[in-house]
Amino acid sequence: MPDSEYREIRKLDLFAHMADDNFTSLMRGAYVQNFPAQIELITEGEPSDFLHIVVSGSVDLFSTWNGRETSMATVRPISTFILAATIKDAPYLMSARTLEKSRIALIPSQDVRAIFDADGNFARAIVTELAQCYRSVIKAQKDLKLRTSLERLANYLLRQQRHAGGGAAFELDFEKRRLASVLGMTPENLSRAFKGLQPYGVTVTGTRITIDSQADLERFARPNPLIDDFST
Amino acid sequence: MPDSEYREIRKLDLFAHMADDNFTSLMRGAYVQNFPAQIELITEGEPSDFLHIVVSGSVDLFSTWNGRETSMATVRPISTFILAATIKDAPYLMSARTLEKSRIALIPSQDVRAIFDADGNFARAIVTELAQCYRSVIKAQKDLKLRTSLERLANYLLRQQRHAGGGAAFELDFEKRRLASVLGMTPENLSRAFKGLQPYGVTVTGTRITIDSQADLERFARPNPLIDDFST
DNA sequence: CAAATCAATTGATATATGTCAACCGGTCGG
DNA sequence: CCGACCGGTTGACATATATCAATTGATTTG
Repeated sequence: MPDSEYREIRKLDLFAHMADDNFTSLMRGAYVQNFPAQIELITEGEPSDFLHIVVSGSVDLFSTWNGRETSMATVRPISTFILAATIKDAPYLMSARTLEKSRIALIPSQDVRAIFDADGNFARAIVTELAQCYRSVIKAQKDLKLRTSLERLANYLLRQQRHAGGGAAFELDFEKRRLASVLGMTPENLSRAFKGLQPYGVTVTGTRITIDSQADLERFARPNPLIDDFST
Repeated sequence: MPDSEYREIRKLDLFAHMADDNFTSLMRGAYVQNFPAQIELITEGEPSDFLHIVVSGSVDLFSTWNGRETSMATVRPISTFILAATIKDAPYLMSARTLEKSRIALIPSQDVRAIFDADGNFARAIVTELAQCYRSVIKAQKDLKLRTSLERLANYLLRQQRHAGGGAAFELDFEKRRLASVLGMTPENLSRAFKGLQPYGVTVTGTRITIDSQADLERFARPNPLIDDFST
């Protein structure tokens, strides 16, 4: 592993405060690999042999049932995924595929579990990370159960806008078909939903979104920190 | 706190393997209280001062937004809730109310966080519990996004049946209006969904469900361990 | 360059789900 | 006992969302 990546991973919340030699021994068993786009990294149901870290690129977490498929989340650098499966030594609940050319670090799950027992700071970081993940899913579930698709889209746009710096115009960071799946609707419906937000001052040009009337959109979307804030 | 309850809480996975004196000091700051039915124990958005443990009775976790409300989960003895908020020292994402007369133990959140740092076994138990909670929500989300309401009901019945021992007849363990909310539908629709399952051999008499044709229902429901098994 | 893709969009239509109002059949309290 | 209440059910209807088919526009590829 290149030294720059080693240090970058070390800076992750999950690893930042653990003892040097514990981190070193974690990384000894780890390896980093480049993957092209659209490669299935893991498949739901398989045993969780490795904790994955997205070093560069992006990864789609998705699930299937009965011939249907849905996007659950997108993982961007630098963060981990399938931490819960690793901790519990249980099968993956989601599959993962690269969305673009990506660099992924893999740490053997058993090493993670072993170091967890040996390093209190690491343990604390894992708990914090897991609690964060849990709360994110709860928020997603509230979003799904309490809002219509139009409201979900409106709030998504507001979140994305904030994430992009808060300006009136910004770019969608993935293709619309995936956005539709993440928001729990069909691509056709997403198209119509964008039109449905025009009266609230939203204009769409390709992947570029402009919010002409922030107040109108917010009045419609009614964003709520207990659903829409990533930080809390 | 009565000695019998003290020992019962001690047996919880979360506390079973921690050092005696750590458990004792956790319990020193804790108190147990009886609540009547329909009492709101916590409200979403409030700071998470206490880890809650349901000793007896049952508790509904629910969320609201823009005048709408949805049931997220039901907590039954003996387990904890709002562990993630306690760990992160973040506001509750869900509200909680007693469904019936209930006995609840409250442990100051700061004590939980302090003992976490001091007791490795406790830390490990918390991580396992959190990972379990996380995976449960992921399963719930897959259920919501990948299945129609009829399919959700069918699979819920199969889960409930198994939970009740596996016999052809069993009881619903809460009122239908709440079941509807948990399954993400209206009470009216739940009524119709029960009728929609009649062709697959499901008969309903009040809260009593009979599955006349296990194979038919399973063929329709297509239960999947990665969504419907609580254990994995 | 032309053919072939493929994502996105649009219109027509079907299905699923929610809403509203009425009704039924218990239970509870006066 | 009776009336009020409440959860559940039913029917009629409205809305939301999905599906199917066709078109567009951009991009890729031979």
